[in-house]
Amino acid sequence: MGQRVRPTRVEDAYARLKDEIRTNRLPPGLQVPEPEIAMRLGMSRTPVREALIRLEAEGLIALAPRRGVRVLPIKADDMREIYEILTSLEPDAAASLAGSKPSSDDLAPLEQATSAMELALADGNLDAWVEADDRFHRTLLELQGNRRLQNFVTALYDQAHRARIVTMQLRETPHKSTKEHRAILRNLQLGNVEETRRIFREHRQRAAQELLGILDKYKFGQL
Amino acid sequence: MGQRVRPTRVEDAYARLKDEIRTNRLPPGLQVPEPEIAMRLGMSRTPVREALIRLEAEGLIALAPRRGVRVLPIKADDMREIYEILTSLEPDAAASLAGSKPSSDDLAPLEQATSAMELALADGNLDAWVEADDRFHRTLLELQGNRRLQNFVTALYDQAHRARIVTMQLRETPHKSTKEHRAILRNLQLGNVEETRRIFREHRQRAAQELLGILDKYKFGQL
DNA sequence: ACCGAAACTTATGTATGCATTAATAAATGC
DNA sequence: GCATTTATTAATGCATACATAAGTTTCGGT
Repeated sequence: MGQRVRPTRVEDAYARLKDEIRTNRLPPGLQVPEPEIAMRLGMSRTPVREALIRLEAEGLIALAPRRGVRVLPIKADDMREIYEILTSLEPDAAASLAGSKPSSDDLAPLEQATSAMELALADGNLDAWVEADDRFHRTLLELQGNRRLQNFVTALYDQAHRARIVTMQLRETPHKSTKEHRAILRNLQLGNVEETRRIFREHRQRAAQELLGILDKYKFGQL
Repeated sequence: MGQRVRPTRVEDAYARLKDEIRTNRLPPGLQVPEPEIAMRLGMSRTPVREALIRLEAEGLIALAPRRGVRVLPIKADDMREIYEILTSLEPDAAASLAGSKPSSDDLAPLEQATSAMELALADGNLDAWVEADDRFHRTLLELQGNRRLQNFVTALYDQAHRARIVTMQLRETPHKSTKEHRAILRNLQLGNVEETRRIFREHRQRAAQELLGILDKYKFGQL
């Protein structure tokens, strides 16, 4: 089955850099020359470059000629853009999934993710909560089936991830979000198209407002 | 102003290849090894490779290890995905633009594109019509302002472009589409948010049905 | 003729080299 | 001491080289 091919250096570089960026280990705004990255990853510039091009296409870095790779800062405006798109896409995706009358088995991974969110919330484990939340959204897209949609929205999640980490500690515990997830799941099970769309839309709008509120309040204007 | 920098070979390769793909001069399904492309473009493999990575990220080609670059075939399912997303995104984008109460000056380029469509239709010039239609949609996104949205939707247009060219000759003259554009423009001018969204959604849904109908009918299953 | 194995060819992944040119540091004039 | 100009350093864009491994052909055995 899985064409088990030896992972290439490009893939390795890509995965490692992406992870380091997502988790803010490579902090927003940082500028590093290619050779330094190559050295750090223990490979030549060639595969690093190819990985960087991919990361640029995904909106995680900017390749600034002569001044190296710049890890993109987290700007409120960017988050506005991202959430505007998510508010457009996700509710429709969820509605379309609801319309396809998914079985309980199909929805099982969503059920799991939702339970994990509730559990994490009860435990006060914010990291676990974020992970489960992320998983819920990604799984939903997988189930919906539109690959392009999935890839794009996933890229947006990745872009927003860093901001979410930073703001997570500054916001109130996400009771409401968790309940909304449960409500979305319930409506998916019932195949309730319009209600699913409505709740999801609300969910996203609220999330956006909350995130942006914090970014503005704490002046994360450019970091 | 425009930091007129000498265009790099990567950019050149990217632009040329993209154009050749968009216009079906590099036909869907074609497989070419990298060295051949490099030779044809008169440069080494390095810049070609970087361009290819970008094109892959945009969903125009697939890099199949050992068997070269494959120009992606035009599949009905892909078009379904693309139009599903466009149906989600564009109406909201248009609505958002309407809500921003754009001035007549702002909308001038849309007015031009619409007129060009009407003119092209009267002249029976389908190529010009497609060009103007494309311009309308791209301009609308520019005016709306969300860069990520713009880039993504633009990539989708590019992916769909080839199928549109092929099917253009097989469909009836696009009177209805042209009128819808005029109607959208009118509602944008009036700042009528909901009506703009509604018409645009209808516009996209109809366009999708038409395209898919032709693809199915003429069995463009995989080409 | 047909199947399989060995030899050969070619594409890819990656490293390395190098000219160009931007960024930075040093040096000069005011 | 400050603003320029010149020298130095270093990053990038690209070409080239090469080992590896996938395809392809040739060849031999049946």
